[in-house]
Amino acid sequence: MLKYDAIQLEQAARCLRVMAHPTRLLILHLLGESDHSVGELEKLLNISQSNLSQHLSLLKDKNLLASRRVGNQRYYSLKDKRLLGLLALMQDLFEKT
Amino acid sequence: MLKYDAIQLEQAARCLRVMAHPTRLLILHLLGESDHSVGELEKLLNISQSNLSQHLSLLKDKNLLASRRVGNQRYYSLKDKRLLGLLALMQDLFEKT
DNA sequence: TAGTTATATTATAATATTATGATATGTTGA
DNA sequence: TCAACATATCATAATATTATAATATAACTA
Repeated sequence: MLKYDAIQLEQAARCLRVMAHPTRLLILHLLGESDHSVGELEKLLNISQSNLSQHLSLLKDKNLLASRRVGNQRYYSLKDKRLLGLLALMQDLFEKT
Repeated sequence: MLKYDAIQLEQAARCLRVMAHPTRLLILHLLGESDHSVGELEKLLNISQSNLSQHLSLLKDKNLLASRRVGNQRYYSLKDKRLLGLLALMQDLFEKT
């Protein structure tokens, strides 16, 4: 009856929910510029290591981030650069909301 | 120190959080096709009137929707059609997440 | 191997979001 | 004015999200 698929809507909603946090948005923006290790992000964001790690794993779970180990550290990056288009459009749309 | 503005990030996050619900995403998609009254949406979505009204007012609060009264009914519409671009990009990005 | 650094996980209290049911408001038409 | 309809608001219980503190894991270095 309806041409929209409930499963897809829920999937999209879950992804959005994960993006819908100021810290996580900032993480995405920062990783849009260049990859960063957890420690680097910790300094840039000024939040606790534990909290950062949780934010990162939420983003990773939704496949928005990739990560690679480099020695002692773990570097995160955007999984799909098209996300930058989404972020830009959002900034545009939501700036004076 | 950081080139991103915390206020703007929070604003964007709040808007996203409001979009980040399957019912509200569907409302946005439906209103992207044509304006609808609350009653029409209620039938399309098959949720309670009260719940629908709350979803609508969340979207309206974030300025994503406009509404007009027509006699007995209230019609809702997308405030800014550029939102459709956002929805399309999201579908694209999040489909197999 | 022991100590140190980097990151992840777990438990939890505080807070926010959701859907429901009940009630209120506003509009139309008799 | 009254009844019926359309929509909004309110209170609330259930659930989800958040940040913190404590602990665990994993990789390097001496």
